Amino acid sequence: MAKEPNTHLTPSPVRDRLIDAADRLFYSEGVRAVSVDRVLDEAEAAKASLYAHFGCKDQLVAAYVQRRVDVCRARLEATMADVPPADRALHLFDWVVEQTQQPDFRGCPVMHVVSELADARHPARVVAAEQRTWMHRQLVTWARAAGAADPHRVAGALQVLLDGAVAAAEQDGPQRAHDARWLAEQLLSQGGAAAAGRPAPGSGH
Amino acid sequence: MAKEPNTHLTPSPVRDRLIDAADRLFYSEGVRAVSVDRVLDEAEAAKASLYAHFGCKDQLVAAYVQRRVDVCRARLEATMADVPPADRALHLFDWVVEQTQQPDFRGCPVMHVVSELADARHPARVVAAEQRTWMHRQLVTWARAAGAADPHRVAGALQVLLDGAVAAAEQDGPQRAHDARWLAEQLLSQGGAAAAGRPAPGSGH
DNA sequence: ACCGACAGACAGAGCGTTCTGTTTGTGGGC
DNA sequence: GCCCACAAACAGAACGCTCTGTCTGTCGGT
Repeated sequence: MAKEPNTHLTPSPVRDRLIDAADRLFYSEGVRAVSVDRVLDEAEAAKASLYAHFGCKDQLVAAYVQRRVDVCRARLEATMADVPPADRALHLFDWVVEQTQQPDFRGCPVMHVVSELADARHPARVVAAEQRTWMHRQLVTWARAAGAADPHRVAGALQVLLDGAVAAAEQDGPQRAHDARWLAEQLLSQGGAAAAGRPAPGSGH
Repeated sequence: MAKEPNTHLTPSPVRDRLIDAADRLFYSEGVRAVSVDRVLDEAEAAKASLYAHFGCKDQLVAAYVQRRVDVCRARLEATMADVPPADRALHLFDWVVEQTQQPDFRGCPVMHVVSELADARHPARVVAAEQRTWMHRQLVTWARAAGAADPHRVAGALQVLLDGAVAAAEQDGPQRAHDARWLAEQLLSQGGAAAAGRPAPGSGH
């Protein structure tokens, strides 16, 4: 038989199928544009299964965002593992460039969900807000490790660059992500020194 | 979709009322979340009037985006009138800071529409694409006037900063717009000089 | 009389959700 | 092995509601 021990603790395969299908459809067409019937069709699952596992569509959307967030963090951790802490802030933008070059890149799923769901109390938006907080903490840490004079200000600027890189690359192509990386490099090479009104040491010529 | 709107007649007040109502509701709740019935209720107009003027909801959405674009350009021209060309790129971010501080600021309506409507051929997205092209041309012009060594690259970076400022300020507050302005100031004060002598990432794109 | 706006009923489709059954696989007594 | 209970996924009808878009008829101003 070679059957895996499917105890009552491990998630059922149908749940994964549903999230997989939801991920594909929601990301490529939007969460409001895709009906539960289409998700069921794509997942080859029964309606009762969806409602048994998620309760309602909103929770399915939240699960979709949660999985995107989890995958994003895992990939980030993987790509940062061999990078010295001081270089991680800049390396983030190398990673973003890479992401925007994927053929199925269509912008930031979290941002799209925020745009589509105006109510900030929606379960999917709660997940999105947590992800944003997490990312900002990462940026502060990396900015400090890179020697930024004012890590919080630099992290704020990096956040702007990150959001802008993904949003602009969605419209104009991966070149915008390169532009963002280039500017991030300038920002980090000076340690954000220009903020205090003093020119970066040794920058004169 | 794609019906012919009423063109050869003088604009009726009911048309303005409809766009006004659509503007308020679409911007604050999203175009897919608001039904035509709610627009009619808000506008105190009849359904027949809406379909006589716009043909279908998609065209109403396009008209909403078009009006946002027109107002945006008019305000930009007004605020730039007294600013020397060399200072306009940076002044853009002063203006963005101001916009993000408005109590009803809720992000970029054009970006929201792009997020909500996955089909790039949607009439509203055509308007959005035109606006994006126009804005990029402005950025190139202003970057050149500011003395940028590579106006196209600097304009690309400014585009990223602009998109990022609005998107990040929507989530985190106007501080992100300040962060963007600060970084834009650094970028422009150096004329994008840091690019010289350094192999630009992705320059072969 | 005509034109534009009005109010509102209407059709047809689609939506999220609940419900009723049926099928399938698993595992424990006998 | 065999039977039965049980859980879970299956198929799909049905419900109540909302959606876009059409259509009918009325009213007021020119």
